[in-house]
Amino acid sequence: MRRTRDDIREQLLGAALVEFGAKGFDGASTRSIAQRVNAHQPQINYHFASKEALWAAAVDHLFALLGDELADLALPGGPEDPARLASAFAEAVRRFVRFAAAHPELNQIMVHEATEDSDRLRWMVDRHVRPMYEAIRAVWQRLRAAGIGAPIEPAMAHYVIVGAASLPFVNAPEARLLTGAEPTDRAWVESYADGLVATLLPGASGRPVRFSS
Amino acid sequence: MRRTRDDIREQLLGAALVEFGAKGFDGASTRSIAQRVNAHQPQINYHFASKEALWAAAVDHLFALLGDELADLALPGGPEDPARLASAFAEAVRRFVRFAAAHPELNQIMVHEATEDSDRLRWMVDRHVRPMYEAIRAVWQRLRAAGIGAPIEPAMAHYVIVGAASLPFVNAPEARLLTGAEPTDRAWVESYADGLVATLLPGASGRPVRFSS
DNA sequence: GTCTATAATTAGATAGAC
DNA sequence: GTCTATCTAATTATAGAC
Repeated sequence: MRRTRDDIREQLLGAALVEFGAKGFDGASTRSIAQRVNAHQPQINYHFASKEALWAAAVDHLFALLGDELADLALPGGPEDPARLASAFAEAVRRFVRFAAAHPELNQIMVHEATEDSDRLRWMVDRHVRPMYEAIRAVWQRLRAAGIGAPIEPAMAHYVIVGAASLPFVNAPEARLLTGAEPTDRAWVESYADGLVATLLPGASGRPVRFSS
Repeated sequence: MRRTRDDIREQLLGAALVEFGAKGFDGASTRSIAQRVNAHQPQINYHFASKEALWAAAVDHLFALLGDELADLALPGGPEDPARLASAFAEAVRRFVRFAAAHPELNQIMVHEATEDSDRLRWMVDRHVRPMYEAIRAVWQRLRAAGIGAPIEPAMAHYVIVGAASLPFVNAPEARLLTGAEPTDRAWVESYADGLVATLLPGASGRPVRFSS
């Protein structure tokens, strides 16, 4: 039952995601990562050059998964019709929420790294985060102009959206204690996504919003 | 120029906030914390029982500061009149955003700890987070009933509010790289708070919101 | 009270047997 | 390719001099 080269690489990567997400780069130990898949610690340095290279591979893997999830929406150059742009954006937010619930490690790693400036942070921002930020900014600009988006500056919308969309999953262990519910349950995730979309896009049709004063 | 007992305790505490916020509990070292205020590492074990006790003292200190900031609002048992409740809530959100910008360490520590279940997390949730969660839920319930709050479930509002309100400050090093702006600048903070409040309370008067479709 | 010295653990990385 | 053994460095905590 010997594992192939690709098998063990993949297993180590999966274990690394979980450990880095839960404990951060410093808190995670290569020993724990290896033990998680019944491997020995030196195998990490064999299959990956270093702890840092393993971390980078894990981040690349997660962002590739997210990219796959959002690929067919092609938002930045998307539909001119504001209503159609809004529904495409709503769909993107829903998928982002679902992804954050299914793969909390991505946002966990982001939030762990970004509390302090470092080479790792700069690498991650330049390679992965900036494209997402610019895409959100561009789309939000058009949604605002169309009177559909909530009154948030385009340069700030990224943080409202990402912060709100990811926190209950980034901090799922806390959310379980606090709410008594399981935030990764399908119904919980969909309800959360519905609320977020309706809040971000009060001017969108489809989901009527009534305001009494 | 010998420091008094209280002086050095306070300085160690301040240094601990910054280190724990930036690196998390595991990533922070008691040596770095001590060096930051020109003290020696064993002084931490003298003035505090352990690294964990220092961490707990830092968390208590931060939540006390936040409590001071929000004390006079007395939201849960606040005004019956929905419009006045809304403006009190809006003020609470603004203060929370300002606090997150001025003391990012609180939300940094929360988000670092809550990625994994632990005794530290349970202690922090029971002692500090749950009262905040329950207060938000109770107020949000009334704001929803009055048609003022955005369509988010009361049990979920906490995560939308806290996630959105804190992320640009928790991840300020990233936000600097990404936006080119300084997210702790007064104008940036106020603009962010304005956007968040208007988004959360679309039914509130005072700040007219127009919807074109 | 403070500091030096050090104990006891644990980390990531490497060398070499097989 | 894999694993044992080990190296170097860094961690928290403690003991004891002053």
